[in-house]
Amino acid sequence: MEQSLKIYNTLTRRKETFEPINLPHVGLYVCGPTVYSDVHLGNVRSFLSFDVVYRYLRFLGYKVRYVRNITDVGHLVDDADSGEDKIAEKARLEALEPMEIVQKYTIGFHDVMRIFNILPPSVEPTATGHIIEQIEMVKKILGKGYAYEVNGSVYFDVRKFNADFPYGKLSGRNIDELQANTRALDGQSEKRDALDFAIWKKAEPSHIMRWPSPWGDGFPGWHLECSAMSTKYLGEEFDIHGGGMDLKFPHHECEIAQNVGASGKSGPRIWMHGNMLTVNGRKMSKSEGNGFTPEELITGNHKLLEQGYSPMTVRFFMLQCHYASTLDFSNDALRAAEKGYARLTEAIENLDKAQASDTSDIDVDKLRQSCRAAMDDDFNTPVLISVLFEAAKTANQVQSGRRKATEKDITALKKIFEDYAFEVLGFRREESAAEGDSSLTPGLMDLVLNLRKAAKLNKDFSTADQIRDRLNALGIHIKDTPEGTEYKIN
RNA sequence: GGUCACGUGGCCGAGUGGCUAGGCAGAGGUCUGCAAAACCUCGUACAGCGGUUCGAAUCCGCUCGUGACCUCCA
Repeated sequence: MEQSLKIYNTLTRRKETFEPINLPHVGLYVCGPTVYSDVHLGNVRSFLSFDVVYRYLRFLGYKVRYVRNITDVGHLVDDADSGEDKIAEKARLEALEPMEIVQKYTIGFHDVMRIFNILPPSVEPTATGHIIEQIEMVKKILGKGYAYEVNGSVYFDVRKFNADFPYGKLSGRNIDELQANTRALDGQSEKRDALDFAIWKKAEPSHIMRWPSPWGDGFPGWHLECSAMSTKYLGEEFDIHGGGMDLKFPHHECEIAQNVGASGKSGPRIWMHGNMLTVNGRKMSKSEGNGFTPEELITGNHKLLEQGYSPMTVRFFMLQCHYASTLDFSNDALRAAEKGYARLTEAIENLDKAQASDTSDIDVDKLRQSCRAAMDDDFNTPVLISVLFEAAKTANQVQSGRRKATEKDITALKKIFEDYAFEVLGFRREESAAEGDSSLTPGLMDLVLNLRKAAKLNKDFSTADQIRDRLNALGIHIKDTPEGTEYKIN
């Protein structure tokens, strides 16, 4: 398989030609959600970005094992000494078992993924399901001397590690700068050094989520699960690790340290970081409280939203921006995306009505190559979309008879949309209200449109226009074409 | 304060040394009873100031502005 896929590697800060370690297999790990609250749109963007990565790798013919974890042990709320984690806290607030919280939000997360047509990963491991693997990893790191135990907790020894391997490579930091900028922790830390981080944490008696370990009852540290689970399912060395930009430091940096500390191997060759979704220029985040849930976006039921937008409109909107750039959320941009997406899908539908000719004056191969080139260039979805618009224009020209295409070319053009719009970009034909709503609809529409046709033949245009306007008000748009009147129900 | 990004036409957003992405909005036109849709034509934009170069939105420097990370976060 000869490929020319280039991926921007955050670790080397360069675009690199993608060469899988074990052709035709590709290992892809992406940091998943922490399931203690509803996912918001910013989270969706990240998973969407890697959904397209996954889809394209598969499209290229790779056998991809895509691992995306569920973090169901909450990260600590305050600092390492508080002993309270978010899932435990939420459980207390809602008077539920921690696993009830986890269950509830995991289901919610999966629903959201489905709504946006984000494919499920090949493996979706949970942190609580891999306590043993995490304990084993802690043991290994201890065995190598890169961690120490204090009072039932185990901390990663960053300075010791840094003496042997560079710490901070991914995020471009060096530990002296970090040291200088570490704020003073409240209370006395057990850590020997402020830079150290917990890989196993002792559970206070009140802590609900706890497991026995060689160091007493406790729970795994913040960053350990990804190291343990990526190693388990993808090996000590694998191809790609993805996640949001905000995880680069400290989370991913710690992951690398843990991997190297345990096995001597650093894990992924390529790090990919998706950028943030912003609202009025500010990062959408849980703590800022400026997030939208997918429901709010779809229904438009939010004070910052002027209307609702369909999931595929949102998908299109997000993919019109490169994954590594910040994307600012605005009503104007969403509305523009809605129209653009409608134009694209209509062109695709219109292609079914195109008449084939004996000759062709369209260049389908070139379009296809442009699609490929766009995606090969670090998954450049905005450029791919621009090519799809060219293809849409071509389709419309053929459909309207302005340009000619053979049956073969029409089929090839359809295939481009099939492959790139649906398979790679993951758009999904949205079920129109026409189907399923009522089996009476076609008959009724036939009746109404025939009445209008009769009115038109009688030059009774006011009646004809009234019918059109009234239908419009009901959300039914009609369009007179040489072949007759078409209708579309929103 | 440290580290790192970014600043593109009315809006969103690609590009990153010469070959003027794309979408939305806007103007004119073709078609149509009128619309709608589609198609055709139209915008010479790259924060500011210097520098390098035959040539810079693209490289370098400075200034201004915005943001992210440094603490849980996709």
